[in-house]
Amino acid sequence: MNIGDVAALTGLPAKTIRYYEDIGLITPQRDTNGYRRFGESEAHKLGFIGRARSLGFSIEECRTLLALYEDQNRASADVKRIAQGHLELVDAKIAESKAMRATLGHLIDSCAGDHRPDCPILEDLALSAKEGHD
Amino acid sequence: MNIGDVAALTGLPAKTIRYYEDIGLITPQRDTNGYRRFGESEAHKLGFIGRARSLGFSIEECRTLLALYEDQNRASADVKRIAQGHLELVDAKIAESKAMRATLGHLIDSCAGDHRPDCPILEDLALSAKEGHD
DNA sequence: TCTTGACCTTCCAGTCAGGGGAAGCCCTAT
DNA sequence: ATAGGGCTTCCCCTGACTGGAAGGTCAAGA
Repeated sequence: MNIGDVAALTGLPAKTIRYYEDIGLITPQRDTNGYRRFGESEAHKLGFIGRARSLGFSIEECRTLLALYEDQNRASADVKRIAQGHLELVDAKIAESKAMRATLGHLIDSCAGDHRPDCPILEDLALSAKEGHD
Repeated sequence: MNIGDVAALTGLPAKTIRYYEDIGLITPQRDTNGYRRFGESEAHKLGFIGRARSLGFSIEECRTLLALYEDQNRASADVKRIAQGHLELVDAKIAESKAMRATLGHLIDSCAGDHRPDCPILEDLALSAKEGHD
């Protein structure tokens, strides 16, 4: 398989796959013409990485997860710990986003959105940090 | 006010303030010794930017919001449109994060987290995309 | 056989929003 | 006079790619 085939197979852009080779996540063979040659195993790894990335794991977490995946002597506790650490991060981000969303929602509701210049959104940004919202 | 004072006042790191000058968000005066000199107006702008950033607005959105803030002939509709666009983005991110969170939560729950190698998390990453989760 | 076009290669630069740190000036207190 | 802290510019680093240029390779069609 050439890079285009494995890109189509995994849904990852060819550029991304080259990048993953660059940083040592994968090490595809090379044909005599210099083209990367991907076998089952490399394609499988790329799928693994793609799915881990889509769950929000960082590249370094993906690297660790991949190593654990290939380590027959792993302890599932190690995998679980990584996943839990990531989960906490996701939860923190959700909480932060929700707080922003709430403030934004209130501000938007309070803004007339017409041709006049008066705007509670700008007023809040301008002199905030005194009275609490909500 | 020197940069350190306005940094303490606004809570923004001095590096960030210099960066904001670099990209033209603010244009502080200079003392004869080359130090940046911040007046009321610049400090106020920095507070504005800091609060807008904390609501997740991008730098470019901050630039536009700041311009609207200083335009006495603005229409609040313009402000509202920007805020609504940003709100949609935040909502999309929350939705995506929640989906990741749900999958992660299920996977973590199903993993024993002990010394044995068997791990549903790795199994899912390895051969996912066939059976639906949940 | 030649050419066209799709595919592949490397390398360089840019994204976003700053952060780290070096080298060197300035100001104040002791 | 000297020590320290603050200020300046400058350049590189981050994560995870993405875009584009310049050029090699391959299969199909005229």
